[in-house]
Amino acid sequence: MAKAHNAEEKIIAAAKKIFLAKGLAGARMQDIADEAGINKSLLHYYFRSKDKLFEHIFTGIAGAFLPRVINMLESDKTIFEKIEIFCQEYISQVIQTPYVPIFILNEINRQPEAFLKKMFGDKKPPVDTFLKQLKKEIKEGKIKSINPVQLFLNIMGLCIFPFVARPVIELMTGKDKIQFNALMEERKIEIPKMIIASIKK
Amino acid sequence: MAKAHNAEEKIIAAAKKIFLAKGLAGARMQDIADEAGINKSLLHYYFRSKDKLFEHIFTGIAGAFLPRVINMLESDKTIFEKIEIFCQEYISQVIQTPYVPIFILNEINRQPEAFLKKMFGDKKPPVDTFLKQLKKEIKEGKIKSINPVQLFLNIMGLCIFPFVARPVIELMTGKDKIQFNALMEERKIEIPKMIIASIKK
DNA sequence: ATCTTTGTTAACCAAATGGTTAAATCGTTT
DNA sequence: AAACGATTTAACCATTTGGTTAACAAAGAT
Repeated sequence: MAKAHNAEEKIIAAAKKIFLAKGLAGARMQDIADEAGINKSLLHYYFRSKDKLFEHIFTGIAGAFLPRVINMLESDKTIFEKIEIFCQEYISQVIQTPYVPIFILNEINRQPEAFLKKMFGDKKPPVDTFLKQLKKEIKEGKIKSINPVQLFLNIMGLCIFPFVARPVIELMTGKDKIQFNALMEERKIEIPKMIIASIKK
Repeated sequence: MAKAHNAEEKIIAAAKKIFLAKGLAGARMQDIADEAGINKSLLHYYFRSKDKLFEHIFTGIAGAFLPRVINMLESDKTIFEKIEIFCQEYISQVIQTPYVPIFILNEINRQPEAFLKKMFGDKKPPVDTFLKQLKKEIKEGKIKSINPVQLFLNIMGLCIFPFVARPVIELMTGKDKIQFNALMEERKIEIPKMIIASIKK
């Protein structure tokens, strides 16, 4: 968020803003150049094409999310702790970058395979530790038998959805940005509670 | 889904398909004409511009969802029944039109005010009955005190999210369309269970 | 049969758009 | 200060794109 000074940084900041707001197809190279306050040719000087520029921006945005999540999943915390920390970390992050989720979801829908390759290379996402942990606790009777995919969908859905629906939520409830964020702060606590209650035995 | 015969129907079916797949900015009038097997000029003959055509398609898609939801909310069922029925109806619907949610969410993010106007005209969405019902049951001590907005976000998030993330879910879990739908069938039961458990006293 | 309205198409157009080129400017090295 | 590489810009280009026009065909109406 620091102000950009050299051209490349200015371009990246501008492209991020425009791509997040309008998506790949909706963004115009001229918009990005204007936003950056530089000549359109300079875009092509630093990044050869619109696709390359988008690629760069996307990688930056998507890459910022992953490491924290993965570290968390692979840590030696309990399942319950992991769920709590995940929701808190994730929502904290997204409050500061509320346009990111819909941006990512669009890319997921546009090019699912390419998306996965960009995110994880060729290896599977590193959820093995978490899955084993789940199975173990189920066997030990600590938590209910649950399909991990369903659990994953529940956590992600509860965390992400409000942000992709945010504009109407704000309009429908008459709540402004600050109040919306307060709602999300509540959710940092309530979502883990709800999830854990649903799997605890 | 019935095969279109006259030109207008063919156009609408084609436009629906292309807009759902590529969004407003990503769709090309030529794509739609090709998909419909007609000349591009005919698009402009029946619908004057791309925006008008999109508007028409969007209204059709969004409008198909609302009435069922509203009828349900305003019915004389109990809160618990309403939640159960809503999730079942909604997921059943979306299984058959899996691209609709991301399509709608994009429009929400593109033009929030216009979206609301299209959906509800100038009046507020008719959730009064449901809200009163909620307050009453809270007062009577039947359910926990809960912010209705949070409840709404929980229900919608759990129902909708899997569909907007569907492509990666299918890839990551190696599940095909059929298996994905089976997962969603499970959710018709599990989501209401979870929601109700979270508010029941 | 012919006139008229409606539906359909090919050809065309202007603006927008991603991208290129060549000249100019700036900073650094010699 | 001359030379050189890196950066920046204005002008340009080719293609794409939404949209128009005018001719043409189909189908009723008289």
